[in-house]
Amino acid sequence: MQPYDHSKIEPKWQKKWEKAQAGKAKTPSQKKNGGDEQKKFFGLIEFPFPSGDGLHVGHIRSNTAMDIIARKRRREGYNVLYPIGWDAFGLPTENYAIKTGLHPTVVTKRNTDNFRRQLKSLGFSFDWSREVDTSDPKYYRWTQWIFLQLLKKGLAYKQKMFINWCPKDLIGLANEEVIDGKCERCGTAVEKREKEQWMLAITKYADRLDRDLDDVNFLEKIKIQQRNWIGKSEGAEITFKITAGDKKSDSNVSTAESVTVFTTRPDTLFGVTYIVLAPENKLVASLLSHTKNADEIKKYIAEAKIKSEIQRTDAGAEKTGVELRGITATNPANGEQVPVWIADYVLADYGTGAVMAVPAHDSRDFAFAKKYRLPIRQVIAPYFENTTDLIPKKDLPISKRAIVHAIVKHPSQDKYLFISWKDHAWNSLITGGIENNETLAEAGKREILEETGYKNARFIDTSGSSWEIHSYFYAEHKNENRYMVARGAFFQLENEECVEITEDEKKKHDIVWLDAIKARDFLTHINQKYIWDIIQKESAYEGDGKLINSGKFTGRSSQEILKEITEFAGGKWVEKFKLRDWIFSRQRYWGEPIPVIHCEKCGTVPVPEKNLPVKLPKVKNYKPTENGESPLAAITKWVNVKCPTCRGKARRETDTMPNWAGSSWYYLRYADPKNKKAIASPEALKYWTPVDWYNGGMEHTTLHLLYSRFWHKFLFDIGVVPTKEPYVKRTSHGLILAAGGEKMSKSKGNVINPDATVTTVGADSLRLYEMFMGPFDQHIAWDENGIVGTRRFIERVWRLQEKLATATIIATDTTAAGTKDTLIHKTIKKVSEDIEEMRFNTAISTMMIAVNELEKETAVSISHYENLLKLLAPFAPHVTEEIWQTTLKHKTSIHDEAWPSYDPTKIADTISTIIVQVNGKMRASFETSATATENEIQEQALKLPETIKWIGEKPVKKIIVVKGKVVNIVV
RNA sequence: GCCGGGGUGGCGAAAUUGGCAGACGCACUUGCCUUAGGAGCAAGCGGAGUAAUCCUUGGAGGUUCAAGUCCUCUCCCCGGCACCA
Repeated sequence: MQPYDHSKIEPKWQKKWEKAQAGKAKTPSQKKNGGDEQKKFFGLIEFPFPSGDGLHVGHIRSNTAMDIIARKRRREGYNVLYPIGWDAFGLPTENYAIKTGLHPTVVTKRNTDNFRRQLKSLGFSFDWSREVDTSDPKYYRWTQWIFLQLLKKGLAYKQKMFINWCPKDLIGLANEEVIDGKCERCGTAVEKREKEQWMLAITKYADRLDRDLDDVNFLEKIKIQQRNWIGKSEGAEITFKITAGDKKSDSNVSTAESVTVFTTRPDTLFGVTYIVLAPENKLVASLLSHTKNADEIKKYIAEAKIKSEIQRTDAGAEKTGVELRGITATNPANGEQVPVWIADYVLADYGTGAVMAVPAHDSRDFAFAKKYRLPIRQVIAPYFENTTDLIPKKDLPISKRAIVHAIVKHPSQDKYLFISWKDHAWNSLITGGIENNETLAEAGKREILEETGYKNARFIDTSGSSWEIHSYFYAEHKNENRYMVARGAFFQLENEECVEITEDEKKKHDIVWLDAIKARDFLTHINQKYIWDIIQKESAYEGDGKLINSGKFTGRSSQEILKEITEFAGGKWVEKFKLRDWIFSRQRYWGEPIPVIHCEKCGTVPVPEKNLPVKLPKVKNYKPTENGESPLAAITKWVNVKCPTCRGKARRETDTMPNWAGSSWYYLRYADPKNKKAIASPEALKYWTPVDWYNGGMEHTTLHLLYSRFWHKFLFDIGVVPTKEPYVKRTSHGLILAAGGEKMSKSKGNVINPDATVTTVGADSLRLYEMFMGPFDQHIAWDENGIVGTRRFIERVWRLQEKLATATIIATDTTAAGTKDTLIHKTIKKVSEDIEEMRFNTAISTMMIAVNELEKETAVSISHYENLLKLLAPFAPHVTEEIWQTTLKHKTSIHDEAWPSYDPTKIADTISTIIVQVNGKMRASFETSATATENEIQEQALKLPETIKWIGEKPVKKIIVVKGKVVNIVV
């Protein structure tokens, strides 16, 4: 037998597979004449950006994962589409072109060639006949076409607005591309610049993008992150009429103006003490003439404009604002006149750009009101504050084992003690804490608590001295599903029962009985957060409760009257989203030209579809300009065109699309990549879409993944695609970090070059290692040493061939098969299941165990070995193929073999190992028939010498027998 | 602050969902084989202890015959969002 030599095996099979077009998906029509269409599987990975750095080991991780799934699906009889392409437009290529003077097309060609070579060296089963390239005019023709459709439907529009401007990259950024006020790519602080920009109205799809997440099989964390980003919230729009002081008569006159606010808490309407507008709110200009301090207001607005995005949005920064003196707003609920302010803590582009301020119940309003000494009026009372109607009755059987928690306040300092204890809690509390007039003595001395019968006492703060019981406590009934919370003082207890409280006492005591397990949350959240807050009276109460000081709504519950109070105030119930429209233009060269023409007479005219693509012209200088114009603007020959409508003088749009454009629909092109008449034929789209399984990075959740869902929905609406969602299932992989746990980056010099690894240990070992190194969805640091483990594993699989010694195979086959059948069938089951759950690491360890077991045999059954190879083939396609065809002399590829199935009867153990525990500790084990009854197991367990030893003289109280698993003897 | 995900040997990690904690792999130790070993084989490998035995899944408490797993509190790490009314 030859030693395992990956450098011969891998290129050999790669060539053969390429010749045979092994990964090529069958076109659906080929199968149609036979009757039913073959079931299909469309597996997708995020197509790479062909950077000059070459393939990253992270690409290999996600590509291998989907390669394994694709290979398994093929062998399960699916017609599989596992395509690859290039997300070729983008800044890095352009920057490289600027530096070197090479045309981006040349750079892209070179980089994609390198990527292609690298991907092929890893044996991925891509369908290479369907490569797409977003920078290819034949491709971006359709990107531009989609843009024109968006334009036609009014979803693409131009708007003058403040955009995020990166002064280093000289480019406008979408909100999604700004991280912590900095440019996503270069980390430079982003500035605001007013510019006319192309926008895409993704907000028109906000509701559907949110709602339809219900129908897709995305990882929950992906859904949550998208939902957070879309930021749907329901609330009320309420209009306040504006009244201005008459400058001549000093009396108030109503104006035609009014301000509409958005609030999720209309229940606090009676607590409004002022109104705040965003400085950018258009209403401010028209109100200015009514104000007495117009200059001051203008100054404030000017200052707010200058402030950077970071300063503006820093929640920790002190809030500032200016009152619009001379005008007031009328609260529609109670007719009250409240002052109107402008302040930059109110965002112009969320809700209505105006809020009603309720300082008692909103922490931001609270901070602002404190600073400017605006009134604070409480209108919500926590439920238990005024519930004297709920008091314990005499017959309530409070168990003496009730668990009691209490908050204890220091008499003079702002310090609190939290105690909890059980057993005689009520009695102890009264006698120990009150009747003896013990003030729980010195804080920090838990001995005292224990002496007086308090157990499990615990201090939150152990400094200070002389604590006393303040008031709040909570009791959990031991036997019944009842809980009690009390505030104010302690009520009297005799013989561990509640005694009715007198009317006088009622006023001192706020007690509520809760009949649900939620009482526990009540303690943890209300007791700790609320009580802490309220006792100190230093912040707003943002929870629910009963309304007070609220006219006819007083006494009602805050959650139940939201809509009622909205209606009462003449408001309407609406939905709002945090999502903003997508800033779609970039002032750079290397992107799709936006296909519109600006005519002096006709305005903005779309380029006729027959004239697509609008090709990128050749330029000498790709450099972006300081004035924020695209380098394309300098090419007068290209820019100056005739208007397609009136043939008059016109100019081309010189902005280009962001690189998210081409990637928003590339998966559709895979269905029919060469189509010249449409993005893809309806038949191809009907057969292949939606994508069945899409794996990618979490970092694309709010960018690429959301954008492409938006475009897909739009294409669905105009009848181009047959489904409303592009992806059935979305999973994500964890990043591969450098050895120290840092991100791999060229500047740090810690990038792993996969070429070197493929050369030294081979693609199969690298693939296996990347799948074995840890859970697929978790980030993991690269460990050079780890690869030797998977390399050794492959070598062990290789050496197992020796145990198939030709003459003995037949003779030993049946006997060998008998002993290892269970092992192999269990392995088949586990590996099959693990692949589906992307638990590749445990799938591999299962195969390792199988190999370890087979190595112990003197002769290995061929069928067992073949099954093992079949399971391993998707992970290590080269070595398994080599053994399969060369050693085992099969004429066809192992990758065309049916996926092995397991026999459930062979998995069932005939013998089970029973663990014997004494008092919950493992003391012995024995083997018995899997069908043994509980009595038999118990009998056998009690006979064991170890068991006898550990039971000793002690009487056996109880024996628990779990069939096939455990016996626990309680003594 | 809010929303996610984590915390288990020297390291990467397993744990059939409440039933032998540490599978599998790396590193390490000892031995065999070898001219040699960054090869292979055999044995060992959480901590303490000569041992019997005891301790051990970030920490504290609880439920249970039995807890890494369930409940409560708490600390730390990573990711996302963040003045969104």
